[in-house]
Amino acid sequence: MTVRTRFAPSPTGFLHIGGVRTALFNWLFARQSGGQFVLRIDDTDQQRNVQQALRPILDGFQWLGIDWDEGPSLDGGDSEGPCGPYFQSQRSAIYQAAVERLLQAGLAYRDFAKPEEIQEEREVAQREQQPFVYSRTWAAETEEQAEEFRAAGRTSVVRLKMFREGVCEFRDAVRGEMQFDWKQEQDHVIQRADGSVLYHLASVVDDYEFKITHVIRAVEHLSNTPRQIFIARGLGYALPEFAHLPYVAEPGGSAKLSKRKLDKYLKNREFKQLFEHGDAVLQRLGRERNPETFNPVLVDFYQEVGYLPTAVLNYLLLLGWSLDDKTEVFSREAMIEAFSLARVNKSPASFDPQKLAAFQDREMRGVPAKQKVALVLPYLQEAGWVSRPPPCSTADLLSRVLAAAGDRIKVAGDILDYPEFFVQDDALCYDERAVEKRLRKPTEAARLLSALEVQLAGVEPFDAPTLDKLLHDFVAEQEIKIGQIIHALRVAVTGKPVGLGMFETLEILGRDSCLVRMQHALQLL
RNA sequence: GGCCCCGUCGUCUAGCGGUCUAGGACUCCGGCCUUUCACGCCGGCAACACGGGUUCGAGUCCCGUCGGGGUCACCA
Repeated sequence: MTVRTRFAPSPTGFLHIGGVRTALFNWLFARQSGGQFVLRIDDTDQQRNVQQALRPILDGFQWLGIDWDEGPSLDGGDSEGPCGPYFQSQRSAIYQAAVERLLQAGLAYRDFAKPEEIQEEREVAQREQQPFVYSRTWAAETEEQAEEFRAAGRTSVVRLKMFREGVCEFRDAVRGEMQFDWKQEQDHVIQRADGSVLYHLASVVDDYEFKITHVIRAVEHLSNTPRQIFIARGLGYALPEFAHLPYVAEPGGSAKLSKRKLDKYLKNREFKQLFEHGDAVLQRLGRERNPETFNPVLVDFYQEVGYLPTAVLNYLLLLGWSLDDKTEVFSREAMIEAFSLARVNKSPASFDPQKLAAFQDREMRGVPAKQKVALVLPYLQEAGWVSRPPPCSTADLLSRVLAAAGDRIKVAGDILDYPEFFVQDDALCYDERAVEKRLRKPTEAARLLSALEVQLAGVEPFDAPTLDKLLHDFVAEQEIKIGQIIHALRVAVTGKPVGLGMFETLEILGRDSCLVRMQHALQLL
């Protein structure tokens, strides 16, 4: 039997980081055993814009390299695969048949209660501190009864006729043997009066129809499992294996990570740093921040500011799973090879922005120079610092800047921290505080800069080693400390107090730019 | 509140009765390197929630307490 797993996003427009982790585990498990990973769209409750709401989710998966064998097409349109359609909204006939069978088997009944009647019973139970058990007062046992209710103007939903004694036992690949009392289960509604069907029914039917062998999902579904087993058994289905993953917890806390609590997380120092780093990239781009999606709880965030998908994946992999006591770097292939459900943790893991950053750092260091150029280019273009298509000089300039930058570029968008290499000399911005501190305040700065300028004009070749030597000779000659000239020089040619290595910077800018900029800086004084 | 789950450094984790005076990683704190920044290098702080058992021996097994969380829809 070939392994088949699934991820069933509901088209909300958001791809939650916890959801990605669930999808990742499903994907890994399928890939590892040469099975299939299916994407099914849970849109039983959605009405409009499914395609549009699906787009960011599919985009996210594509960006991360989590590919699906069956499911909607890349643009969120019609589904592809032998078990389709993969949109639940298009599968009503199949669900209807399942509901009929449950009804016929006496495992479900038509209930003609009004919502407020149910509500009342529920409140009574609550007041008496008892679990709510529906009286089945309005349950139609026969067609005659149903007619009576209908004649009285009532409409019906279909409810499961749950067992009221005994236990439901099943094995969970992460948690071991599970037991739930049937009597805790309510007579869940599986079909509404309008004929639309509810999640649990659809989910169980589809898992069967899609031949899903392993249901790997968030632990929130653990307590839903008995009712799903009830449905599956009632329909004569063989049960899939279950694996309930712990949820991803909020930074520094133990509650479930939620995209709606951004304001709260922003009070966490590390999380705030993560957010502001991304925000800085956006500001440099001049791009409007979409408050709905620009949120580190959603993958859009990482894609937008230039994280590496492999870093995000590797970090997520280790959130609730580990191979051993030391291995933590996994390539895509290595994670597929190493993953196992048995080593998934039972307890929730909290989202740690700093650890994510560490993975991103490490991953970024491993990116080959050429690829890094490609990573960074779109940001420069969007900022308007490089034209489209890029002039042929760009690749060379970029690889030199990138080489000099080393690991200062943490995410692709960080390239925007170095406008000095991309703007025209006369368009360079000077940091006012830096000018004050390094040029105006030290009385000798202007004199030293002028003297150095003369030497720079004549030095050959204009490259980092030569400039390094020149500057050190200059320092000896002037009997100053190197700090007295180098900071002033940096501000003069880059406009900023911090930057890449001084000599590499000079070399990349080239003699002409350096001299023009020094001139300009001297005029500021 | 009912039911269920979880509980090792701040965080992610290793640990499946003795090799644990508890290991690794991130963070943090010192120091080195250094023209800034970012790296790098060296060193350091830091945990078995608590209480009872079982056992020659418990982080590891059992029970209880406490703590945290999930779930209780005509949402998914």
